[in-house]
Amino acid sequence: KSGFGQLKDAYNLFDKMLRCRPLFSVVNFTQLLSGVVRMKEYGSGVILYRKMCMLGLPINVYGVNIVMNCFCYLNRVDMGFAMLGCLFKLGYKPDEVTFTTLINGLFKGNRIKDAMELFLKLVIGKVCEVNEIIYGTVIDGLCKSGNTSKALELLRLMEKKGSVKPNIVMYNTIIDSLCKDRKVSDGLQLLSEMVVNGIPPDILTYNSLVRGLCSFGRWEEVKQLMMDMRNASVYPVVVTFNILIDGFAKEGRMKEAEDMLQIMVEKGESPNTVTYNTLMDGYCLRGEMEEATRVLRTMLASGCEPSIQSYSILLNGYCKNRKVDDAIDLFKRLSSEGLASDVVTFNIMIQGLFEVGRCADAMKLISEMHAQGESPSITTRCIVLNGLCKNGFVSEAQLLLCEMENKGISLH
RNA sequence: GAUAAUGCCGCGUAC
Repeated sequence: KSGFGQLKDAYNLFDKMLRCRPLFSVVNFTQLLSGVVRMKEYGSGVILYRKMCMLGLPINVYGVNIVMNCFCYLNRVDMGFAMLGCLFKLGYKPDEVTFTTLINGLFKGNRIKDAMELFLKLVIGKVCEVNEIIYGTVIDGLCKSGNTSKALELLRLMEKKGSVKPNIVMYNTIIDSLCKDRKVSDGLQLLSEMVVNGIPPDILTYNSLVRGLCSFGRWEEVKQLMMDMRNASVYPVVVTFNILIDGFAKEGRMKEAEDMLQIMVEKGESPNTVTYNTLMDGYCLRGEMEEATRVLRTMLASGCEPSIQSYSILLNGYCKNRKVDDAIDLFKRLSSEGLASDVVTFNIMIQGLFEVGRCADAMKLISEMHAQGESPSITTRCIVLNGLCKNGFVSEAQLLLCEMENKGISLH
């Protein structure tokens, strides 16, 4: 009904539902689909939808919208738009959810202009209701594509005219983006504005600002903000503590980071995977690998499931502290335990190998990465180019650079 | 009764 532990459970339920007579309703099948998507199994969502189509099961605009969303998260907005055809064939019209999903997909695919065009069409023509979620989606898309000032302009416009007024999500989105753009003071300014406009900040607002202040070492203001939170009866959650722990850890202040963990537990918040990852990274930065592995053991003992990021942090720690062989051991154990490395894991290992001059091994890992279906990122290319150059393979690096230029790959 | 917007951790170069 709500969530599945595993994909298998979802498919088992699907089979059971198929055998049941009378047949389950559209709503039940849509709920199943939604459950799969909630696990972030977007590819499986598409497959499930196709099965449902082939079996002639009932589908309505809810289901199609869900599948569109899957395509968007798979970075296939084009397929999302193709779903419009299916929608019409089924006799439905796209609604505001459909369009929000597509706008979101366009932004995620970095098609900012197309997203804005579609948005303007909705606003001008009476295609569908233009609600606050659509505005919120556009503001988020603008922010996350590096156009925070445009997002702010839109917010200002909404304050002045139009039926949709700025809400807390929009303020939070822009405040977060300002902080990430290193404009923390502008973020704080917007915070006072939202208060004036009668929109009290929530924990997400504070988290963004606390993170911004921490990352610039503005600890006095962090303290002040935490007191403001308390006075506003907004209480820190695990993410807040993780941000504070990370702030200390990045400055190498592990004693204070551990104290913060203690405080967090006393306040009744349980540490999660990110909490442990953050602590591990802090110790790795200080070269204290035995402390880092101690944290990993604590995490395992507490029943917290390490993520691939947990291991990447450790691998990075080993590599940066001249312990590549330990990294290789751990890396091998990962694949034998069936934990899939992602592109960052590979990047860390490739760089580690280049740095100790093991170029052939590094290149081998690149093939392995391809074999596992991971595409190299911009960072991968930089690491390889840099690695080749530093090891005297300048002409090879040039060759690679040419290839990239021919393929139209930019390093920015 | 089912679908859409906001917060935390890992990798590079240069500065």
